Amino acid sequence: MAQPIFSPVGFLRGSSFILGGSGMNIALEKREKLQALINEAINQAVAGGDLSLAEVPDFTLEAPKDPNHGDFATNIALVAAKAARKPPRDVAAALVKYIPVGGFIEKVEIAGPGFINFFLSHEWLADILRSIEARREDYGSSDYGQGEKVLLEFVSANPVGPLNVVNARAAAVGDTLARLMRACGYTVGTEFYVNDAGNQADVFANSLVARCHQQVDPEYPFPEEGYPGEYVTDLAKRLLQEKPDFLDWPREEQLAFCKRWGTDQMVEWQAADLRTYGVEFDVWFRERDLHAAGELEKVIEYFREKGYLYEEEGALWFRSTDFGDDKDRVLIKSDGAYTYVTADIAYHWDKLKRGYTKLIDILGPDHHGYIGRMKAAIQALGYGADTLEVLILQYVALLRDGQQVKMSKRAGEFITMQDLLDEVGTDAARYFFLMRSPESHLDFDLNLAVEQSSENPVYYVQYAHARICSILRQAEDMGVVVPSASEADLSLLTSDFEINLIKKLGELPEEIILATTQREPHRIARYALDLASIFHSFYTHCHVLGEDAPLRDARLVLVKCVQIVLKRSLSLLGISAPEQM
RNA sequence: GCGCCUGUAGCUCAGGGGAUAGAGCAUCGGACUUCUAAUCCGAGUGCCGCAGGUUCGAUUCCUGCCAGGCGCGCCA
Repeated sequence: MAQPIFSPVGFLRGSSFILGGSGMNIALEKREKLQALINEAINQAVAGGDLSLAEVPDFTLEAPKDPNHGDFATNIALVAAKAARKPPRDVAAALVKYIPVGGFIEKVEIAGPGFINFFLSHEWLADILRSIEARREDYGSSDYGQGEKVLLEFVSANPVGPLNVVNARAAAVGDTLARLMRACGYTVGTEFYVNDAGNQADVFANSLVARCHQQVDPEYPFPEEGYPGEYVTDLAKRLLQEKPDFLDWPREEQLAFCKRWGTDQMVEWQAADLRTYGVEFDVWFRERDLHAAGELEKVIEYFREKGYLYEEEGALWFRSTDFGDDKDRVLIKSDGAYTYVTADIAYHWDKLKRGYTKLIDILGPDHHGYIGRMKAAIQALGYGADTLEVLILQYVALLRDGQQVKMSKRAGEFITMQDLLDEVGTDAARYFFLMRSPESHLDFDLNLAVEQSSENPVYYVQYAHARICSILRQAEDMGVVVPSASEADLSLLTSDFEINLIKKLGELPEEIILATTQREPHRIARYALDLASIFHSFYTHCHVLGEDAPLRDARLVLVKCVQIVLKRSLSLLGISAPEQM
């Protein structure tokens, strides 16, 4: 008979990192132990002749939705039934026979079609609280990423105007993803790529020059495709104050100055807006620096050596179809100018040369055609296609009074990121952008976001935190000290309200890893909401202060842990955790 | 035509190869001499877009179709 092949379970395949020390990560640690017990049971069942199994199929071991189904459940018997030529429940019985009850396992059950449900002893709940107390604001962090160097590029709006609401969504998602990845032990760089060398920058410079002239000559022609926004005129006025003789300059100098100075002003403006939004970039990368350093030429040179280029109709083409793109791309136009693709290739090459092993670009929905060409370029540069990962966000529709807010650039009806923040505030804006999965279209209800009531999820979560702070303040006033987890008798926490709360606290580490690896920051928003909900329920039904000292102390420990975890969750989302509301 | 995203309760959305499909809002009814009622408790709601396929099992995976949104430049 073939030896059973042990198969680790679930998304954390072979994840021995979890056991990096005692109290590191309780829920995951318990699961690993259970997994080992199951594997051992399979071994013994096979050896004892209770089970005939050539190979162990992949199975799951997870916390069931329904608490009646225990703390963990596995489907091993269902998936192995066919190979074992036995009904699932019989397979389960053969395995359960070899699973020792005792220690942290209180009870093992066979249920439903053949699930094996594990009920853990109360001690493991206490372990969760002890773990939170030990790790404090670091609870939930891991070394899952093992120092892998990741570069996250997001927003990267053109430096020709204010940021819009999709930029705001990208900023929230990118920033939170960066926080999550850091929590998972990745080395993360965040970058905003500034397109300050392309056509749009020229058009912008033209617009700015025209507005300057219009200050003294209202008849001065404004470029047809120019940027009509009021901010360009404001900028022109400021420019004339700084450079009173500007209008006398040769036109070439005016344009060159406006392109540089004007885009610099826009970058500063965008950066300031993002800062109030809680988003700071490690690097603002200038496209013009690539041009100045001759990096685009180096791309051309390298591709030419490799034979990836050809000329047609006066333009220089990159044969990107050799690397899976759906059409070839022009790198140098027939007028001799580089396309944006060339600069983007140079930029991504630069990232790679800086030692990043994973490049993640978060882009708007209008850029999905970009994926194929950049993956082609990455491969042409000698890296694997998977080195680059592109996240495409979907559109944001703003709703006011149930109606979609119409936006038109031409008509000047345009809600900027800053307008949005002025209206709803940073916390609400970030939460609303982070509560949906990134690839979903998002309806942003402006009325709801400003509402300071129970209907607004962000206040709901923050209120839970504020309530805890209030309890702790009053405890302090009463001279009651929150004991350490080892001092309190945690076995007194026996109600469903308390147990549900502790179990939820135990889920954070796994949620962080899932949110990170799946690139789904909205999982944390949901987690925070769930935790707050369970806490509010606990709060209503279980008093803390005023109970007998032993129970009061145990609950103080619990409440303190909830505070830590709520604050951590909010902080990952970039949302404040107020102590009073 | 090709590509991307979406289709789950009246609305906005989670979830997801398995054990009765979830939450908030809206609707209705309860709970403040007690740590903040921005809270809690209770009540109803579903051909999980349609049709095939894979599977012991599909709302989940695959294919096709339908519907909505968006993209397919020598613009960025």
